Amino acid sequence: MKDAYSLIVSAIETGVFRPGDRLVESELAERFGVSRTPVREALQRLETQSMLKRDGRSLIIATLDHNQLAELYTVRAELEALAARLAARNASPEEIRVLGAMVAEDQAIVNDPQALARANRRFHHQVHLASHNRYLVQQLDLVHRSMALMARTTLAAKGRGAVALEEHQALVDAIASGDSALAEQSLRRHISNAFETRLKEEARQFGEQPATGIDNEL
Amino acid sequence: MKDAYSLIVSAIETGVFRPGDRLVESELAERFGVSRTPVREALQRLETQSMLKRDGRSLIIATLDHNQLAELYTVRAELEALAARLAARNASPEEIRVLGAMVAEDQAIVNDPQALARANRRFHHQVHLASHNRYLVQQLDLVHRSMALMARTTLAAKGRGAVALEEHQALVDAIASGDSALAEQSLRRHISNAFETRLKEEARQFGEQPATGIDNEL
DNA sequence: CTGATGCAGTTTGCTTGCAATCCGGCGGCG
DNA sequence: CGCCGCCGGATTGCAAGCAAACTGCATCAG
Repeated sequence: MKDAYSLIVSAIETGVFRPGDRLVESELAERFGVSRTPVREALQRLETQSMLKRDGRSLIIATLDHNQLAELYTVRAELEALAARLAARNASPEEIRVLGAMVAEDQAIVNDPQALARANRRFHHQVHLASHNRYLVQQLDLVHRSMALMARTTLAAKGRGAVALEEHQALVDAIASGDSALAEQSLRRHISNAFETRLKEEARQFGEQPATGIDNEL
Repeated sequence: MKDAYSLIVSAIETGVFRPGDRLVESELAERFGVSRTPVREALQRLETQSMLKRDGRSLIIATLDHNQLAELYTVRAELEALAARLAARNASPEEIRVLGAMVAEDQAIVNDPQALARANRRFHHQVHLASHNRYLVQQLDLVHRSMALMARTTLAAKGRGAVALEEHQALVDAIASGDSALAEQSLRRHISNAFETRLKEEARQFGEQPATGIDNEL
């Protein structure tokens, strides 16, 4: 049995709880078979990571409107760019080989968006680690946790998976060559494309979603 | 009476608890006149902000060694630079006037390092807000909280206060003129000087500190 | 004399129960 | 007819107590 924190996080990540939902301590406690205290602690931790936000006295799952999305991508681009630059300078040969291997392996699952999304998270995390800056790793963790609030992965978009892997490969090559400017440029382009894809997906689905309860209140 | 969280934070910030100290729930509970539950919650929140870290089963106040210091300043420089750039683009005239006023007022306390340190934090926070990016504000909050673990402020160094205010003024001017490149450059120089000052102070005091219990174990 | 083992004290993690607060509906009054 | 205030349920915040885990010490066996 895992702890309340991980249980709640994965419930959010798998979409059991959705942005805007209200989380009631006693409900969660019963659902997970623990008492309210560990649930409370988990909720407060999630609140400080701003996956939850207060609504009056109770907690709801944070929602991302268009502006927040843009702000989040801005911060993410900057931090990831820094990570790429540092990784190009600091990554050890072993780390570089691991990154290369990850890209190669991911070719096999290029048509499974769910698996690819997980692999994608692992890949980026590995890049973060290669920066050898633990604060950067921590901050990027936070950013990615907020990104988990976005329902769909952009990797489900037609053709995006293959392109994303090419971009990953380019990044690994840049890191391997120790060219920090190229690594940064490569990563910025990757993030930028991801954002663009997300905006397109968002636009494509405009109006066709049934009540999600979060952004169609009129 | 404030809540346990703020009480603990200010105890750390004022140096009542020092890096490396072990925090025992029951002690804190008694000291603050509350039960262990709110203390626990506060401690866990501080842990997720990495002001505390686990040492075995219990929590100690996080320490910053030289490497961590460098890593922290690296991340900070990047995020603050982004904030400066965005502030130059997005700050409203009112916000700019407030920033100018803050610098002007701070001239009066240039010789009171404690007050100046507080004013400095307020000033930077105001710059962050002027970026109009709430994720950036949040991330920079985190960075500054980790910086609170450093005992002394660099503003106590001889002459640093006055120079720092000049740098603040330069930043405000750049933001006011809407020149994002200049604002970024100006802020990077400011951070860089602060870091340099800190390293000098650190070097100056090498060997003269009695057992702090954290970095002189032999 | 050294190392292992068990015991006691300390501290954390969790449960349970209680008090305070907030939200919604309902009735009274203007 | 509408607005205000009150009451009941629901939910959070806090407190106290209990069980389990770890630490350090002492004792005993080899």
